Amino acid sequence: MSTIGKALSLLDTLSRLDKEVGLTDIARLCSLDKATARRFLVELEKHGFVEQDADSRRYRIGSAPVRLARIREARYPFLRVAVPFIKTLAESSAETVHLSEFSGGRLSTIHVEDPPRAHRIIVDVGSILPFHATASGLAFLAFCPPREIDAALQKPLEKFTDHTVVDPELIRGLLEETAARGFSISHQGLEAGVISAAAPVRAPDGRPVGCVAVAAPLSRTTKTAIHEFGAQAIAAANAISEKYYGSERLTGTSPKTRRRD
Amino acid sequence: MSTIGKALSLLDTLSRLDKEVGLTDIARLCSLDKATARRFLVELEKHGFVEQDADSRRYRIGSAPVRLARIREARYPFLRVAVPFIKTLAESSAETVHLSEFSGGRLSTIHVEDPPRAHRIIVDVGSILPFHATASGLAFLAFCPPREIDAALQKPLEKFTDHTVVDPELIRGLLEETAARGFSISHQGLEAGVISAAAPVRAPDGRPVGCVAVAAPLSRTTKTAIHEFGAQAIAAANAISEKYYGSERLTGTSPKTRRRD
DNA sequence: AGCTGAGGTTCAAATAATGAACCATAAGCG
DNA sequence: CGCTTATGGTTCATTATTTGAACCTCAGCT
Repeated sequence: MSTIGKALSLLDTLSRLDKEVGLTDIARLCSLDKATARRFLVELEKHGFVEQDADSRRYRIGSAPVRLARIREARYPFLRVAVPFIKTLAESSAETVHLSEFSGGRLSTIHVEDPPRAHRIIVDVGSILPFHATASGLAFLAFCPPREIDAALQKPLEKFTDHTVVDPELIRGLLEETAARGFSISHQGLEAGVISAAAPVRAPDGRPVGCVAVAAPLSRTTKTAIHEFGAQAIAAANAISEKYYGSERLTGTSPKTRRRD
Repeated sequence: MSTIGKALSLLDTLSRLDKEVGLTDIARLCSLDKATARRFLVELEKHGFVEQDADSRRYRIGSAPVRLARIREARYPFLRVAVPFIKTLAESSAETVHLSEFSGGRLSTIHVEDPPRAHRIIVDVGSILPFHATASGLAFLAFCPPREIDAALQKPLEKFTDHTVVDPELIRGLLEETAARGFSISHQGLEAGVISAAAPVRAPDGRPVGCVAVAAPLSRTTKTAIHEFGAQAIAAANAISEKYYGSERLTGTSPKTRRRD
């Protein structure tokens, strides 16, 4: 792997910890030599991507990404475009609606709207959504090129609940269903007692960039209701995509869909 | 320079352009070979730091920084902490108040509060504040270690208006004044007709991390008023620092102020 | 004192980055 | 149409950077 890749992986690892860590720890977590980790950290620090606490000497994410994110968001205000649709859906469905974005090989939650009622599903912003065990993950994968599906299913698949599907062939079945009807359903895949439906937000080239998902308590959710949520998620996802990518057509399969292969 | 540094500089360069650019352009702007620039871009793209438009093949900032920024902000919500103080100051001073943050070697505007009156100074979020020509820049530099002041003053100093001070020795004088009274004044340094006062927000180790600045039309601002703004900026900056860094002491010069030297 | 584990540094050896030259494609033009 | 000149993208021998075992230093602990 390139040096740049390793340094960015270190940054990624650092970002996934919930506390600041010391040099030795971060080196171990990244399987890097201490000296190497240190050089990376120094270099990343020079550019503001990490910060070292002056007292504890531990490292944390720096402020450079904040600046970059502001610029990116100023030009591509994905959240600002998407949030109103998520809000509307949370109101009309009266369930928790969350939006995820694919970044750095993972699908992570970038916004959550809680419905105006007490008994609801809690989803945290920033949480990572496993591809095989969440509605969002399935919805995302189902619209990916086959090669990426294969790659995702070759990795070890964690069994989060008794209901988590971990057999790659069964998952392929779910993905086909999802592709056919346009939305996915996760029946207690990540947490017991929770059912979700999700639809992908797709870029003009057809590639998914994230997902809209409705999560509801299993106890009060009928089969009809979850299908209705799925249909609403598709509508919201398409609306976001259309608004975000402007007048560019969502042309199913455009001549320039793929870059190389 | 290390490979990582070069790649991050490329990212920085890309972030400073107001439009997407092609491979040849970005290579030229970074003084890199085309092949090298391409490898960097591919590597950065793998990790979501840049994106390539599928049609135009041009590159732009990706979504990874957005994710990192969310994490950083979730743990260190600098803006959320600072904004209320900026708002209060904008109301009490009845002038535009802006907050800047040091990142990647530059001071950039991260928040602006407009006062509730028609005739006011406009400052854009995201704008870069030159060290020698703005109140924020001077306030920041004045509390930096001497080595960084030297470094900043060795670079070419652009003359933005007839009043911009570009003589390094005169600037050193301004910095001493600033350090002595705790806030800086910029008299039409960046734009004609504008006077500003700024104070640094400092980390517990004493290093400035950003600045609070009040910007007013020169025409209605007396010497007394600008000094009053300066004093209020100091108060706001210190309040932000105290709230952001928690109970840690702002100990003037702690034993561990510097990392090496 | 002596031990342990932290952060941080060194320098010969190993490896990855480099860039001139290359190809492919598209647009402009006589 | 063929030529020119852009663009994005790729190759591979050369070269410079990265690497990591061993090292140092400091703080806390026995």
